[in-house]
Amino acid sequence: MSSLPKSTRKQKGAVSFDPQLFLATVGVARTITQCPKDYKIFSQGDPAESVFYIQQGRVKLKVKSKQDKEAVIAILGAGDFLGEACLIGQTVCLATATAIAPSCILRIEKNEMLRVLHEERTFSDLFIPYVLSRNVRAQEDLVDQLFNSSEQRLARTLLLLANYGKEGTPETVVPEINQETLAGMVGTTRSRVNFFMNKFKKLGLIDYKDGLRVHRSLLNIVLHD
Amino acid sequence: MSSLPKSTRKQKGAVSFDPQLFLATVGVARTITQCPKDYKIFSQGDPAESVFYIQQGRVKLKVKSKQDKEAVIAILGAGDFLGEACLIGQTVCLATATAIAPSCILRIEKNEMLRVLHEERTFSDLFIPYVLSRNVRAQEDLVDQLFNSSEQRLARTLLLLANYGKEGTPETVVPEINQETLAGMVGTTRSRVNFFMNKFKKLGLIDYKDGLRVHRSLLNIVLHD
DNA sequence: GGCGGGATGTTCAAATTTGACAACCACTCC
DNA sequence: GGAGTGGTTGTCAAATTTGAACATCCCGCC
Repeated sequence: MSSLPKSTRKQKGAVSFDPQLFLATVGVARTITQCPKDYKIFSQGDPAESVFYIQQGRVKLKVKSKQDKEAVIAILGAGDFLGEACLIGQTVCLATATAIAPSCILRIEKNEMLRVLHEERTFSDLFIPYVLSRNVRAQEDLVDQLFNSSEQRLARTLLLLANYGKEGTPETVVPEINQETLAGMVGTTRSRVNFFMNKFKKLGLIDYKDGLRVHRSLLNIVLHD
Repeated sequence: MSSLPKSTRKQKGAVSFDPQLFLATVGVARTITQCPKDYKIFSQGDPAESVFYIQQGRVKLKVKSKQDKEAVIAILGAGDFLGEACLIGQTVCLATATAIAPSCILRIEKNEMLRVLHEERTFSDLFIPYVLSRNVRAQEDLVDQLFNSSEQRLARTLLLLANYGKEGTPETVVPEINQETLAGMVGTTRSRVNFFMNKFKKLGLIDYKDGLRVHRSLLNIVLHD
């Protein structure tokens, strides 16, 4: 029930608009930033004054705890918003947003965003479903965390990273990523990730023929009752 | 950073409208249900065709896993919506909603809700911040789960159940609840809950003078670095 | 070649979960 | 009253997972 294989974090189809056309159709004042991999969009603790929109690329949302533990709470892509919480009075950023691929990010001032949401129905009609879909994603993530083992979550994460089951031919290549980061995404320790990666390799569920590749049989781990 | 003491699940102040007045001000067709404790509003797996609004009372959102593990993913109260996911094409309910106190629940048909969101700006202007605040809550819950120990989460849950720090005199009475349910809310096992409850009792952080009462010193557990 | 420095493999004690079972209570039925 | 029943709480051992080391490998660079 939880974490179905197709209900990826990207929620294919849940939001039905073309992200690329989205902002172009309405009069929204925005600043465009073309940024490289590893560019930091905002940091946890920064004053929160703008909403960001990913027109192109991929962004990692990371949270650091008081004890300096780190967790990656989301990987967002084209069509996603960042930092919407400032719209409801959140004054500091709760996470750090870093581009993990060359990206094109639009920045929209909080007040401009509020104005457009209020005035442009075409905009709010698209924004509401978007935010609702983020909600569903978040709930799925929580349920995933509560119910599934770290082994299952790792398998799911690898499949998601490989865009497995996206439209077109299913990808199998996982973008370069280290075990430390994987552990942060899965919500477990690096040594556990290491253990399972070796296990998956032995079982032939993943291999390293030029880069990390996952096999569809990894789904069996995710789905394991 | 995560799970600050004041940032309760109720997000005091994040949504700035009077829930009671909210729906009365706009022309929304709705069905009103006055229901007792333990009334089931919808069940996981049911077709999702309506949005619900809690005008009065308290509702528990519970998810059951394939292995029949259960988790309480939210306790919602007056002013909260339920089942909004149907608005973005979710066709089945992902959770079970049960009143845990006598409640007054409004039901709004999916299409009516979509119509009103589209046509009534006063409505969507209030709904957007609401959904955003739910998002923040969900993110906090995930981070709480990732970073905090089950002991801290139990302490936090007890304080939340007691409405600790709500406007007016801080309550200290926890509504009747068994350890099993607590375990589901905290995301741990009943035996762990049992262990910590006994520990808290020994430490004088809680007591059982007519019903379960929490002391403000429980906060020290939550805040413990 | 040799020297960092990051990433990966490995280990182990401590903490946590899992899955029992026994004790206890409240309530009912005989 | 007393036996039976169902639900809750106290307790425990085994299995799993975490946290925190340490050893090793790999690769670019001087």
